[in-house]
Amino acid sequence: MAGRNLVGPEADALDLGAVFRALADEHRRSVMTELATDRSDSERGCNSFDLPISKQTQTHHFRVLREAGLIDEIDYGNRKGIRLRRADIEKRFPGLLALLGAGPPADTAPR
Amino acid sequence: MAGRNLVGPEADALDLGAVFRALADEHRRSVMTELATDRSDSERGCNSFDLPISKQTQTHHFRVLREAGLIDEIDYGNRKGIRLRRADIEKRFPGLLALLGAGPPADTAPR
DNA sequence: CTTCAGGTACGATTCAAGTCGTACTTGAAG
DNA sequence: CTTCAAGTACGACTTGAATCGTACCTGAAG
Repeated sequence: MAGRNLVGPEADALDLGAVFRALADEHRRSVMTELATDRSDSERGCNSFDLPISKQTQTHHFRVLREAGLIDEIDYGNRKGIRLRRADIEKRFPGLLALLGAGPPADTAPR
Repeated sequence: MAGRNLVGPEADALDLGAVFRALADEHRRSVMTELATDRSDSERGCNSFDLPISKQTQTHHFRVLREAGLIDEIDYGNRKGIRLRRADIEKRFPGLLALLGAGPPADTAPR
C-alpha cells in the first residue's frame, strides 16, 4: 500500500553521459518533456503517457530514466507511480529541463 | 588555401534528439567540453584533441558533431579545422554548453 | 615529378540498445 | 477463492552505432 521507492543514483552522482543517453531516445524524451512541462510535479501513473510501444518496452524505458537519476519510480505492486526529480536535476544540471521545452526544429523552415 | 566549409543544419533546424545523441558518446562529449570551455572559440585542428581512437573513427565522430549542428568543419584538403557553433547553439538551446562544464559526478567514484 | 602526413570512403566486425513474445508476480475487485 | 489488469523477468530478435583495416585522395615539401 505504502509504495516502495525504487532506488536511483544520489543527486550529486548524476552522470551527464547517462543523462544524455537517456534523453537520446525519442520515447524517453517525450516522457521527460511532459514531466518537465508540468510544473505541479505530481506523481503520475506510468500509463498516462500514451506511448506507442508495448508495456515491456515501457518498463525498460522507465528503468533507464530512473537509473539515470531523472525520475523516481514508486512501486505499488500492480501499478507504478512516476515522479520527476526536478530539484535534483536542477541542482546538478541547471537549465537542462528547460531545454526539453525547446521543442522540435522550426517547421517548414524558410531555407 | 581558402578552406571549404562543410555544411551542417541551419541554426533554427537544430534537432534536440540529434544533439543528445551526439553528446551521448564519451569521445564526442569530451571534444565538445573542450570547445565549450575555451571561450576564445578559435579554430582548432582536429588532431588537437588527443583522442584515443583511430583517425577513421575520429572522422566519424566529427561528422556526427557537424551533422548535429554543433561544430563547423573547414576542409583544407589534407587537414581540417574545427570550430564550435556557439552562437547558434546558445540561440536554439540556451544553457546547453554550460552543462558540459558540470563535469563528472562529485566524488572520485565513477558509478 | 615523388614522398609523406592528414583525412576520407567503403566495408566488415563487434557490441549495445530498442523491441516484443512468453511466462510469472502482484494487488484489487468480484 | 477466482478473475483481471498492471507490471516485471527473461530471452530472442533486430537495428544502429562505434571501431578499425584497407585503399584512395589531397596538398605541401623536397
